[in-house]
Amino acid sequence: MKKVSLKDIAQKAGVSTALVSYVLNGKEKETRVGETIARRIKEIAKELNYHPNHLAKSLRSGKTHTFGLIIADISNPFFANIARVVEDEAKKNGYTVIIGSCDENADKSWDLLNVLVNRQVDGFIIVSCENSENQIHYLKERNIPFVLLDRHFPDIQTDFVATNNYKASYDAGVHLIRGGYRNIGLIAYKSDMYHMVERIRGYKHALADSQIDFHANWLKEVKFETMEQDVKTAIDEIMSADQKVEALVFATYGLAINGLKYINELRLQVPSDLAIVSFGQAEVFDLYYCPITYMRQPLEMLGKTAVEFLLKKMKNPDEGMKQILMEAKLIARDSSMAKSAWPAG
Amino acid sequence: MKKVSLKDIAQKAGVSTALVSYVLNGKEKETRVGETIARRIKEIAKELNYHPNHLAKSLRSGKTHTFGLIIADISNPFFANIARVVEDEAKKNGYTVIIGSCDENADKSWDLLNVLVNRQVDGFIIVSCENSENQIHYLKERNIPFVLLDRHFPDIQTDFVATNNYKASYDAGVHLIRGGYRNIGLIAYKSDMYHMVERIRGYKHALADSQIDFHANWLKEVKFETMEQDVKTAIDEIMSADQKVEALVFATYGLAINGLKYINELRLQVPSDLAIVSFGQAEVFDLYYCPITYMRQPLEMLGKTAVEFLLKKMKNPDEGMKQILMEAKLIARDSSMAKSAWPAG
DNA sequence: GCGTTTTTATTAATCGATTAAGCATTCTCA
DNA sequence: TGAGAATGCTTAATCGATTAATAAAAACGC
Repeated sequence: MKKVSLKDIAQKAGVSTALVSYVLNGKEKETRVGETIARRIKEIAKELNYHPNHLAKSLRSGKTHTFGLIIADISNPFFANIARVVEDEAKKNGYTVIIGSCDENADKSWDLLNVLVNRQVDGFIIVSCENSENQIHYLKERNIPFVLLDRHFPDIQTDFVATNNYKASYDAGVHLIRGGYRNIGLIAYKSDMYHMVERIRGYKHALADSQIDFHANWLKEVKFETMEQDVKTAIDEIMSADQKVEALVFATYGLAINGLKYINELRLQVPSDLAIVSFGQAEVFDLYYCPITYMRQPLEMLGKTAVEFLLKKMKNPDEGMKQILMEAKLIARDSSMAKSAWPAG
Repeated sequence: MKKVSLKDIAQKAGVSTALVSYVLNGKEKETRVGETIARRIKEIAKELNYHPNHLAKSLRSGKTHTFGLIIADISNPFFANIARVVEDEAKKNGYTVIIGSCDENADKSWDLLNVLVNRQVDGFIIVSCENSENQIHYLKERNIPFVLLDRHFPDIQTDFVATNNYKASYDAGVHLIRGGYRNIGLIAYKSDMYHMVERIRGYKHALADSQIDFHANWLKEVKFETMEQDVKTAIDEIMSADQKVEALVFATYGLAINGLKYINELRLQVPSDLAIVSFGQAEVFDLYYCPITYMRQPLEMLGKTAVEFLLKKMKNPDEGMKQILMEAKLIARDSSMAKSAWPAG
């Protein structure tokens, strides 16, 4: 009933634990273990259903073959899916992932980081939240390998894997403009995070490049914590402004969900009353009565590459920084249909 | 840069590691450590930013303060949310959770179980998949504490926390019948799992209790692996049968998503062409043009109770089995609107 | 002052596995 | 035949923390 250890096998075979360890680790050749006894040891191991104690292994080797994945918001299906990709990819490489969500809260993120560091994880993949720069510096100081995913800090030299948010947002804007929309709004988070800044910048540039004057009240920045109410207010304002908006970009999945709910409440028709393009991705976008155009981020590639970078970093910490920006792809659906294609009515 | 251990502190303080251990574990009183040196040790610990090595602690104590959560399908938001609840609740109790998804595959589930057992997790919360009874027996034999969540095996004596699926399904049926629907279909998984069997049983009883003759082609059992295609076929058949169906119950979230997509393709109007009630819960149900009626399971309570049971089990393995069935609540929306309330047209 | 507590701190075994170093044998070949 | 090589296995230190057993020093009693 109690656990079987090397010692138990050694005892039963009448040899030292060293021999058992050598054999079970496939080092019989290098360490010249007798063939007969090697076979016997393997037999006994199987017979006793031996499984090595990873704690002991890890303590000795300093490697846990585990890494931490700290995610800004696991209730966002985009991140949930990324988590899945990361987990699968890690498993393929013999690693276990411990996932934690900090819910966009830097303090929670600190706690998670500490718990995981104390559990001796070998490295981190992190989707950073606002005001968590200190945590990145901490990891750098302690020489703990990590890769930033989806969000990064331009002022800190780190490995990262992210989307080209400027480009994605620019493309979203251009797409709507080409569809004949000119008064275009953007609902984003109020945040200093670079990815959000870039999404706003891309949107503005798209307008500017088409000689559309940007109106300050087309851009609404809402707080994550009070998103539900703020989004309603934002839409109210945006729809009643002097330069009433005819198309709207949601900068994240969460904003889109809340926005679409309210748009339904208001009985606004998409796209005739309001065209929509959103970031994020989820089944909701397919199932909405008017399927939602969205920027598809290369989820699979993002996750896989992050794991790849991390594994490389752990193997060779002194190699140069690996940084990559991937392109998002606009998936055009009815919610942003060109005005010219609108059904009569 | 390298990690700070008890020994480092001991050296700096000029004492043995034992003293340091006592002090940092708050056992200064019982072990009568001198006040002066105790204070000094704490100072040095803080100064060196000491954090204990949990591997070493665990190896010694045999407790990792970690448990495994094996989930049948993490891409199902119902389970994703449960995972979140479990994680939060565990954290409150000082436990870390390692989550794994087996994607309804018993082999994968075995792998996960083994990985986690070898990592010496203290216990398991498991959403079982089909044909994984042997795994449950294995845990029982090895005396590893566990609690089954959401799904259980009536033939195996275990702790479990689940929903009363019979009742939920019965209620769904009755709700539709009261709304004036009589030809009612059910799309479920082809599975021997008890929760699915119960959902089918409840549905049939609801019909029977209202003197509605059950037609075999109202019930479609599809395979998880080929769900997308199977659901389409099922809906085609169900809508063209002799006794064409006018209302449909989806036994899971995944089935609902696929079903609704196809219903959109077919341009069927909900609820006039087809009324809907679904299990599972997600934002999609709110955002659908005709909000979907669903059975709300007590997600929060399920997760919390599972953790509670597990902690109790770990503390006191010999206490009796804890088993609980919780009630789901029908959330009525437009998708199952009573026929009498249909807008004219 | 000498034996007895009380107080305070140390020693060393332990958890389970790894691995460098060392000790016997047996083998090889000049 | 005997020095050196090859073979086969054991010893013991190590990872970092815990803790029972024990020792040393100080305080106390008479």
